[in-house]
Amino acid sequence: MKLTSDPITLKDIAIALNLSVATVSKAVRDSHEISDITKKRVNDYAQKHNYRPNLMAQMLRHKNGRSIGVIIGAIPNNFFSDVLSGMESVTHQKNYHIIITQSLESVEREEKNLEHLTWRSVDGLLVSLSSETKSIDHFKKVHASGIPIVFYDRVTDEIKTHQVVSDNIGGTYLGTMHLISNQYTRIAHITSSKELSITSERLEGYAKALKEQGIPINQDYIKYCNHGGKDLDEIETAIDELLRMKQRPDAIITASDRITIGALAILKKKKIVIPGQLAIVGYSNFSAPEIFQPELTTIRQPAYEIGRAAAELLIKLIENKRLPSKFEKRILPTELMIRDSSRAKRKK
Amino acid sequence: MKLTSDPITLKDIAIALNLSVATVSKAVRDSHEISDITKKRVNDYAQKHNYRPNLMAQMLRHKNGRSIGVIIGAIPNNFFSDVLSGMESVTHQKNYHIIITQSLESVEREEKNLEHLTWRSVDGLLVSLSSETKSIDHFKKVHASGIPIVFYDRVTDEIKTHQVVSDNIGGTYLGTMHLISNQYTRIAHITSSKELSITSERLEGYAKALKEQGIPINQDYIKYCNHGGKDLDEIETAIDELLRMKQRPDAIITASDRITIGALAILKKKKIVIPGQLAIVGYSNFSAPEIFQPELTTIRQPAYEIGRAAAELLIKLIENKRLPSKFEKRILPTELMIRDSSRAKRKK
DNA sequence: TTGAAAGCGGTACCAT
DNA sequence: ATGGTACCGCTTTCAA
Repeated sequence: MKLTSDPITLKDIAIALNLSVATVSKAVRDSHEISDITKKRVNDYAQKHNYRPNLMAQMLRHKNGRSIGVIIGAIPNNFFSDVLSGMESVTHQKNYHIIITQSLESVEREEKNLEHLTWRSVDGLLVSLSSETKSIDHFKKVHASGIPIVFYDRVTDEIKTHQVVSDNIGGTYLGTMHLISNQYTRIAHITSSKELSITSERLEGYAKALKEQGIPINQDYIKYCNHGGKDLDEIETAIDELLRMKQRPDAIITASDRITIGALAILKKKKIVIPGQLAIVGYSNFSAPEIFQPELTTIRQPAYEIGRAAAELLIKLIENKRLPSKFEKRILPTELMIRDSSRAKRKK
Repeated sequence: MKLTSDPITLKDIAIALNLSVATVSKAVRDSHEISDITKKRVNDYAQKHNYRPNLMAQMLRHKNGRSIGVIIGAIPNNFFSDVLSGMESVTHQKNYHIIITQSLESVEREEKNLEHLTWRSVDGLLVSLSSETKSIDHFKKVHASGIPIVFYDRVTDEIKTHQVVSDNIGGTYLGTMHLISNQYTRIAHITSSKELSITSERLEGYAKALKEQGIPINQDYIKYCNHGGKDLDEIETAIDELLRMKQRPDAIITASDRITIGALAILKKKKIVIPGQLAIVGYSNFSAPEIFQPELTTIRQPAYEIGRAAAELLIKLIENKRLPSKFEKRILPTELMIRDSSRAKRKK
């Protein structure tokens, strides 16, 4: 009897039962070429001694580590943490695990993370591009080397693969239409960096609504945060510029959790009355936006479901050796939740 | 020249350079027993062909996978996501990676996660107990088998190892004292499940302040959420009971992000005026509590630093074969941020 | 200074 | 139905 509780191996079982390692290996995996009686002996013994196949040995053989690399902006961000939670729920169930890395909106970290993840020989990658990312050559290289990737949230068309996004066009369209129907006409948009897919999509929804309602688009009403609002200054500058305009906007649509919360804090500091002086509609995944001051009208993305869908598609890609004939772009619906911060301007 | 970009191995290098695998292995690791000239040849070749040692093979040999298992309550929780972010920052830098599992406050999941993580043969564990956890035998077993553990946030003394916590006693003490000095005397406390270390510590700070000020402790003012406020009902029940008392409390201290936010939402729904009818001081790690309605007085935990400290201690434990002579209980300071929700009762 | 060989824990092919 | 053996990629004696 051993004192240390070192994990037991196939060899241990083989010796104990006077069998060969090969036989034991097959028995534990319930191979048809092993007699029931032997299987039972082996499995009973394995059970009793708590045998667990050594993952690393298995990985070394098959090159499948059942692990998935994730690149996200930042963990402490309502949207991303919900996405992660969704991913975790499917990987957990399918016996994969996720290795999480944060880009913190920097290309440099994104590249380092990518390198780290490939070194870990992940079986696949779930990627949301950082706001700084312009060229995606580093991803192209990895993808070309045979590692499947699914892009979510901030995606790119330059690599042919699955994508999972929320209906950014629709979300912003609805938000803009809602503001217009509440008599707001000078609607500004504070958004992330120009390069991101989400930025142009959200812009598209915004432009579409304005155009439909015959409101001209004022480029000065559109403000980009090139670092996604990583620091408040970026947002504050945008707001200052908007407030200084002669034709000051009467409403703002903010394009991410961070920007939304940052903008609210800044406007509060500046004692701007919402929605009296300025209405707000913001993308946000905060769990209880009704406790904000004022109650916030939000565009909510199905973050958890995005995480789930992305993970499911990736695992499918990993487990089917044959490439799918067609790649999906899955668009999940956004939801406009109307609250006080965009209340109708004039009582009828 | 190969077409596929399969990773290159030691053997490939050995063949190309007409050396033995053993020599190449030593050369890439800069062993003293290899001549400089050979080292240069090998490393140049390795460099050029982008050689990366196969992690799984290394793991199989050493039993050190440079991976750390984390058990947390839930990723989408401000406190935990900040903790994770801190952990990630140190593991990233030390070339470890974290495997994250969520207990979702269930013992059952906690046990499954633990099993999963040991199967992944993590080198160590960072654990915060679930609110349901009463017995910690499953952790004892794993710890006894030689896997180092560092507990953070919700800790236990039943296993002798490092602990990292915030100053829960001090935080609640300060919060309570603050309320008392603002003329509140009937102070309630809505907290997590009885078994948790954080619960008893927070209670201790609360009791200490009351006692110091000569205010008797009313057990009916203390409400436990056995599932940590996982669903709002739990919190709503607690609040209902408090509001129904003849001697209704005039202030509440809420003991976690979830409970705090839940309580605010419920009180808002019930149209209870804060702090007029009820003052609130809440544990919270939300980034901008000043945009809550009303501005919330918070007790803020150094979540990021807790994550960092826990990860650092664990890695030390992993890398030093010898057990430390003494285990640390590191207590990080909490911070009381006074805002409107606990404004002084009577103007002087 | 270099290399042959054993082994980490499994898997899979081919005999028996 | 069972077992011998080679091998996955790397490390580590031990000889040469």
